[in-house]
Amino acid sequence: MRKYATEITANDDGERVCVAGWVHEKRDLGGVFFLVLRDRSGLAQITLHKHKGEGKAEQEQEQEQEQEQEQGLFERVRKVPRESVVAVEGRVKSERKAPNGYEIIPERFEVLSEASQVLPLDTTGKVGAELDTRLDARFMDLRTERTKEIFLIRSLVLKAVREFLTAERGFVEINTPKIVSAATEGGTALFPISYFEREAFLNQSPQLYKQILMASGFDCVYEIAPIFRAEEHDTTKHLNEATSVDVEVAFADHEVVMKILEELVAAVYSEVANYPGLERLGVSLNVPELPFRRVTYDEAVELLSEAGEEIEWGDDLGTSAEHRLGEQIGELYFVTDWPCATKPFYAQPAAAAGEGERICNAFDLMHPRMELASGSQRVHSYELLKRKIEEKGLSADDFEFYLEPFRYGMPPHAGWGLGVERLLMTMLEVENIREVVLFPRDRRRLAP
RNA sequence: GCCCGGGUGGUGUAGAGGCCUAUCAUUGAGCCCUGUCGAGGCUCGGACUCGGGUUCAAAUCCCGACCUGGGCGCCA
Repeated sequence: MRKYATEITANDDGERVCVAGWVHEKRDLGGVFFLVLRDRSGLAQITLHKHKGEGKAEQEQEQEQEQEQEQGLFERVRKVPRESVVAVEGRVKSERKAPNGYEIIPERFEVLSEASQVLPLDTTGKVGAELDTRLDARFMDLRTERTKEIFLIRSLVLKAVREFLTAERGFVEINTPKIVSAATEGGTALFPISYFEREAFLNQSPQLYKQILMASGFDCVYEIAPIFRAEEHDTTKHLNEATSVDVEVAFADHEVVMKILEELVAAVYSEVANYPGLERLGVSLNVPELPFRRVTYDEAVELLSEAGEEIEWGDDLGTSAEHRLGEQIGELYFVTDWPCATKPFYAQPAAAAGEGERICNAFDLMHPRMELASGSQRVHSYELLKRKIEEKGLSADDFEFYLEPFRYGMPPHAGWGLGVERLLMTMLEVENIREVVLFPRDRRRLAP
């Protein structure tokens, strides 16, 4: 029965165990040889002793044979290339000098898959490698402790999101199409694809579909799925394929969904903060306090002006403005009450404004380093929505499939989209977004 | 898309006209060593992205291509 390295302890002294994994390191001291085996859980030391074969004449035949076998084992273990996959069966020996307080004295040693040499990168962390080299050999990069932990935490984050939304809040998890017809929210560039005799596109966000589902009576829906952007941006915080947590809630306004968002983020933070592997990344995580600070767009413009960064009212906040604000605020915060012009057609204009449609009920969730999420209360009036689509220079005809549900009973609703990679990278203090995606897709990279 | 950097053994680097049949570490092959945990010691192998040009002489300077790091724009 195979056991994981960390399942075995010094208390298992004398037990017969089987472990399997990769040859992490070898240390040859001549008479004694250590093989460090790595599996999903951690490391286990396999120890072999070389017997000085000065076969005494009196020694029994059997004993000599046994020794010969052991010598063969010693040589086979000594010769196995690093990062080969091996299975080891042997006896546990309690040993204070060994890393986990125990070592395994092998009786059977099987090479399941021999690794070629020289390795494309070092898995022990002695010699670093550039991100590009690591991504080219991602399979091996994932064997390093740091990279492995990042993706275990990514899995933990997704689990925490699902638990929060499904178990605690009763959300319905949905799946919407990633292959779509031309009509989208506009703005970003799309990837065209060939769809039989027609042209189609990869979806930039589930926005329109999750809104359509507001007409279903499901009330609260969410989707965790890839989004595609054909922008030729080439930065440490952009990808052409990213993962978004998208939420939409019926009978709710922007205030309601902002509360859900901040509570979700805090829940994810506390889940990750309790994860033991976090220490191995050298990150200490502070769970943010609720509620997050709210800064109106007007206040943000003023704060920026005080900091010497002049922003024209109505402009979006650029990268340097984002950084400047982040420095001043220093924690997670919302920017609210955005000018309508900076937001998509589906953002609900603020009702009480009395100045036409100047401000909308939209918000961005900001980390001091970058934007994490954006959302709004949505327009649910068919007439207004149609008008706003046209005002953005888009054709209402292209949006027929989207507009129809608004004519047959559409509740007021609100929602947001949260970038999973950005949440992760800011939480884990990772510099490059590519580090938190197994196989990132960017301007240049299409493989692996 | 714009603006700056950079491409040297498998990996990470030093070298900035001649000192370079190119430094160091790690890895690989081999040898010595009975308690390592970044083991240690010795021997050996392995590289200047490609194509043009300047020069007596180019890893080093110039041009182009390709690849790549960062900042900004756009965006989540």
